[in-house]
Amino acid sequence: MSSKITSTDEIAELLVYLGRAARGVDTGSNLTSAQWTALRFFARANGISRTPSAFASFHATTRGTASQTIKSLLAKGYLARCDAADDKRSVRYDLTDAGTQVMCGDPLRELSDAIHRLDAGLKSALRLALPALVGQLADIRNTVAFGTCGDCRHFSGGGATGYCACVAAELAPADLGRLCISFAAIQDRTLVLGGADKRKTT
Amino acid sequence: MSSKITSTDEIAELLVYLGRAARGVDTGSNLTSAQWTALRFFARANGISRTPSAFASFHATTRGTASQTIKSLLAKGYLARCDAADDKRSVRYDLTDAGTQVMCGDPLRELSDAIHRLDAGLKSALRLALPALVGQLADIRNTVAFGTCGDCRHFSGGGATGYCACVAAELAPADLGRLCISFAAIQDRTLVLGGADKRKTT
DNA sequence: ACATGTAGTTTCGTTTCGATACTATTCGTA
DNA sequence: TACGAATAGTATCGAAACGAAACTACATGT
Repeated sequence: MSSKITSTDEIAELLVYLGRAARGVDTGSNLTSAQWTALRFFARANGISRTPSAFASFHATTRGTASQTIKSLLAKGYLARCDAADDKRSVRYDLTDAGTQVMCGDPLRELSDAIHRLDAGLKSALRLALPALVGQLADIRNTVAFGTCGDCRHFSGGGATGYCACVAAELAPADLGRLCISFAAIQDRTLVLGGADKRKTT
Repeated sequence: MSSKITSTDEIAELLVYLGRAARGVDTGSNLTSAQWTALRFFARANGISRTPSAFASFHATTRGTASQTIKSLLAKGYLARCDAADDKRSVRYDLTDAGTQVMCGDPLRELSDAIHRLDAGLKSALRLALPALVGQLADIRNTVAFGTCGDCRHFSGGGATGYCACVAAELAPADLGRLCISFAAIQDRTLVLGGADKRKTT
């Protein structure tokens, strides 16, 4: 066999490395890595996605584990149960005020700062490449992907608001950046930068 | 406070999501996620970096935990102890033939495949942006970064081989893609599309 | 030469996690 | 309509991962 290390493999490794390094250091809030991920998810997911099952799918774990993590956040008073669906099996969890408060200390802030310091071209390239990658991975695995409404195939409209073909409703500006469980990736994106239009054909 | 979700935050979340999703499913090899990360590290790190301490630093964990993970891989016969340094405290671990063999079933292959399917422009953008991001993050935290010799500030030379100012030696072509604990990131990279990757020369 | 620092390992208690089983509700279909 | 299958949520249990601390051996530096 060949032990050749390709450029593709290097990228994959860097992604794993960054994902792990991004956990950062919790300064005082006393939340574990899994709890931060859950709190972040419920802070950023839209209404129909703030359920234990959706979080389990997002976090690539089982519903049982997801339920446990949520329970611990309930006990800390950062999440609140909020039954408000037609499906009586389903439960929705929302952030409490305390939960919103504690999100200010999100250790992921360090990674955000690092991204912020990047050259603008690199940053917008990431903004295109990562959602596309999520879509490709979901495609290979035949699973659902996660992404924000603004990146979704169901979305149309260019201004501050837009239309979601999935929920069949106009989206508020705030929802454009929210995670949705019904997300469908746009597969054929190419890198197009600002003015200079260097488009890859093929 | 503001709960505004910026584009930067979205990128950070996608990185965490991909890092977690990349673990994939282990098909038969019976290695845990931590064990795969360790085996991958020792497969891809250069000679001076294949130590427990270097792996602990890479994996953002303690030396104790790293030692445990390595021990489990020793027991499975995938790593071999290989004392061959001037520093008698230091220990080097190399992959055995069985270890090299089992790497063929690396669950990270799925993510590599997904990257491979990306538009070429997006892919080369990732190839530039991710090392730069690793450098920025290490800079913010005042810690050492990890990267491959080909991306390193100590590296010079353009052809198939090159010179490493850190080890003060010529590098074999195979080493260009290897992880090094003495890695120093190039901070001021910008995105240049078109031909081959362009390197900023200070 | 002696204090200080580093590399590696072990032990211990806590936390995380996946597998499994269980209840309640919804869906599909005959 | 009735009933089996699927789905949402939860609880329990054992295995693994993890961090903290303590310890040995070696290196460094003043």
